[in-house]
Amino acid sequence: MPTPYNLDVHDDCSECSVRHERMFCNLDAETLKVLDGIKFTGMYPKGSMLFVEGENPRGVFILCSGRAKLTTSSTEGKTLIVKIADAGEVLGASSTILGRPHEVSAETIEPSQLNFIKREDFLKFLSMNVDVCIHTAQQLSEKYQAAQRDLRSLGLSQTTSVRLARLLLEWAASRGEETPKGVRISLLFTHEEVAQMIGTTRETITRILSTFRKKGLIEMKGATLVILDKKALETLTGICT
Amino acid sequence: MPTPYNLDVHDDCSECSVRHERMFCNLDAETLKVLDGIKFTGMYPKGSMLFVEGENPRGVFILCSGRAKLTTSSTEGKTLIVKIADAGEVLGASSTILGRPHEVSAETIEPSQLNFIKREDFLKFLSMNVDVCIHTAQQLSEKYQAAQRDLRSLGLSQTTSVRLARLLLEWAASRGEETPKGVRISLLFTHEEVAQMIGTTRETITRILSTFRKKGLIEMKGATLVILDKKALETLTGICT
DNA sequence: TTCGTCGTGTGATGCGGGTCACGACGGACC
DNA sequence: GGTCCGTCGTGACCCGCATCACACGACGAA
Repeated sequence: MPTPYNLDVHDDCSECSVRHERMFCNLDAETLKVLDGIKFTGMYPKGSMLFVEGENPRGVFILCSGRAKLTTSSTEGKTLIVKIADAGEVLGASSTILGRPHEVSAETIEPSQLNFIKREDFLKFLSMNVDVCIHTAQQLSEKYQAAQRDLRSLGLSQTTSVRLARLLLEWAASRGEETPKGVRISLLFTHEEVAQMIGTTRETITRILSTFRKKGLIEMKGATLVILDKKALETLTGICT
Repeated sequence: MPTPYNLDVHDDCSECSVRHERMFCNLDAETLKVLDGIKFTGMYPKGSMLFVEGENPRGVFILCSGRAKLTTSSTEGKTLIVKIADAGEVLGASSTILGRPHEVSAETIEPSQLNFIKREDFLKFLSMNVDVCIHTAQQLSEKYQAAQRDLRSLGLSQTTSVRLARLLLEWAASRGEETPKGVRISLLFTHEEVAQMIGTTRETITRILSTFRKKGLIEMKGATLVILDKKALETLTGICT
C-alpha cells in the first residue's frame, strides 16, 4: 500500500519485522506495549531537521527506517559529519539522559520513519525497566566506541589519503557488494559530504580519488565505485586496529 | 595513617566521603553493600596499565582517587591521549558492556585507588538494579558527549593554535585559580603529552606557547601558566559552542 | 533552446606544521 | 664536582593540503 513517501509505516512495534536485529527495540511483548503507548510515530521527508546543535533536548528519536546524518558546525560555516545513523539507532539519547544541549544536529538524508519519545516518558521508561536501560547503555557504548574510533582516525592518521582509504574500506565492509573485479560500493554522497566526514575539503577528495584511480586501486563510474586493490588500500591505512 | 602511596584507602564505599559528588557511586546503602561485595579494591602506583587497546575486557575499573589517561596508538608509535579521567569515573564500561575489545588503553598518571569489578559481576549488577544501570548510562552519555566535543575540535578547527587555546581555556575552567593578573593553572603535563592530547607534535606546542607569550596572552613560570588575556584566547577559538 | 544550478575535475599559490637536527637547562645519581 | 637523561627552545627545510579560480558536463526550469 502506497504511503506518502512510498514506505511501509509500522504503527505497531510488535509487528516490526526487523525489530530483532535492533539493539534498542528488541524488547519483550509487554515492554513493547508500553513503548507503543508513549511513542509518536511519524514519517519524515529527506532533509528534516530532527534537532539542532545547542538546542535543549525534547526527547529521543528512534530511527525505524531510513538514514540520518549527525553533524556539527563551526562558526565559519564549516561542517563535520560525525556519523551516518542507520535504521535501529536511537538519536539524541545522551543529551536527553543528561538534560544537556545537543552536541550535534540530526537531519534525515532519506525519507525516514521515526518514533519520537518525550523526555519525561523516556526517562520514566528507562527507570521502569532494566532491560530498556541495558539496551540504552549498549547503544551508548556503541556510539562511544564509534566516536573513539573516529577520534583515533582523525587524530593519528597523518595524511588525508589514509582517512579516505579507511572510509572506503569501512563502506566496503558494511554495504559493499562482492564482484569478480573487487568490492563494489555505491557512492551515496557527494564529494563535498565525503569531505565533511573526514574533515577536509571537496577538492582534496576529488584529487585523492583521482590518484587512487591512477594507481589502479579503484575504478569509478558515475555513483558506483569498485575497489580493485583492497590489499593496497589496507596497507595504506597502516592495517592494524 | 600512612599507606604505601601516602593516600587514604577507602575499603568501604559507604564511608567514602566524596561518593555523593560522583555519578556512578552515588547509590543507596543497600546497593552499595552489593557493590562492596563484588569489588576488588587496590592501590596502583603511577604508570600502571589498567587495560590495553585491543585486549578483551576483563571488567570495569572505578577510579576512586587519582587520575588516569586513556590513550590510543598508531602502528608507527604515535599516541593520542583521548581523555584524562578524574576520580569518580568508570573506566572500560563500554567495552565491558558490549564484550568487545578495548578501543583505548588506560594508565594511571598518579598513584590511584581503583575498584575493579569482574565483567560477569558488573553485568549482573547492572541487570539487578535500575539505578546502577541509569548511572552507567549517564556516565556513558557524558563520555560520548565529551568524545563528540573532541571530534568537533579535531575535525573543525583549522589551526593547531586554536586547539591549544581551547585546551588551555578548558583547563582554566575546570581547575584554574583566579588571580588578579588572570587565571592561573599548573601545567601538569609535558609538552609532549599536551601535543598528544590535541594530535600534534612537541615542537609545535613549544612554538605556539612561545607565540602566545610574545603576544601577551599568557605568562609562564616553570610549571605554572597564567592566562593574561582570556578574551583574546576565546576570540581565537571562535567563541561559540 | 537558453539559462541557472550543482557536482565534478584541475591548475597555481601560499602557509601551517611535521620532521630533523642541535643546543641549553635542570634534576638525579655517583 | 661530573655524567647522564628528560624536557624545553629554536632554526631550516619541505611537503600536504587549504584556498582561490575557472572550466566542463548534467540536469531542470523557464
